[in-house]
Amino acid sequence: MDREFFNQDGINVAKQILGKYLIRKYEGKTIVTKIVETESYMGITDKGAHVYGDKKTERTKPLYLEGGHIYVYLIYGMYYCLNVSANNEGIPECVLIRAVEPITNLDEIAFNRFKKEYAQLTNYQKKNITNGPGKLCMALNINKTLNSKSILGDELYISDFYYEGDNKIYSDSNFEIENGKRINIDYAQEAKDYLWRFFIKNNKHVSVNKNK
DNA sequence: AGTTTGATTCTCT
DNA sequence: GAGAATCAAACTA
Repeated sequence: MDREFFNQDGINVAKQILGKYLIRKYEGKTIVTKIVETESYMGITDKGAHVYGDKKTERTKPLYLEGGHIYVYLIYGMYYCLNVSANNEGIPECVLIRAVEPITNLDEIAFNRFKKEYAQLTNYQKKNITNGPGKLCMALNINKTLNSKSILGDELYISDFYYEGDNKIYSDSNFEIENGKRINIDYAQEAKDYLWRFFIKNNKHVSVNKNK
């Protein structure tokens, strides 16, 4: 995906990165996953957003950058959440990536999550390996060192394709998008009912399978 | 300087 | 389905 793609508004970006590959490279390792669930946070008028009321603080600075910047924050003292800024500079919209599906290097993902090889995981662990915003950050070794960096770089990026050896494998868009209310923003008054969560219908790796 | 609060996950029950 | 874990940042003053 290019800069222009992320300069769209947050709802379009959230829908359009579904089915695309989220690719992480570090220490010579490469992990490919597919994005299956996202949420839009629509800037200073969105009561669910960190920047509601134009709250530009040290934490939220990356959101004010041009679309395509990484915003990583710590939640509940323990878990990281990954966002990508959307829209133009000064318009702090973003997309929270809530769940991905593992595609390659399952052993590395399994080790990051459970300190075991993939084949040794229980079915329960396999099912719950990347189906949540904190889980996928653990799985992909995502932390605050990536904060405010570009999602167009080579450490963490989103693409239409990946290489498996010499094979160039393209994402397919043969799926239906479901939407629903965003998760765990009960404090957001009327904004908690906005249908700004998007996910691939019937995908096994979506975090919450309801759409009310 | 002290208090409150989570865009969550895991472990029970 | 409920409760605990755990802390940076925001908020109160």
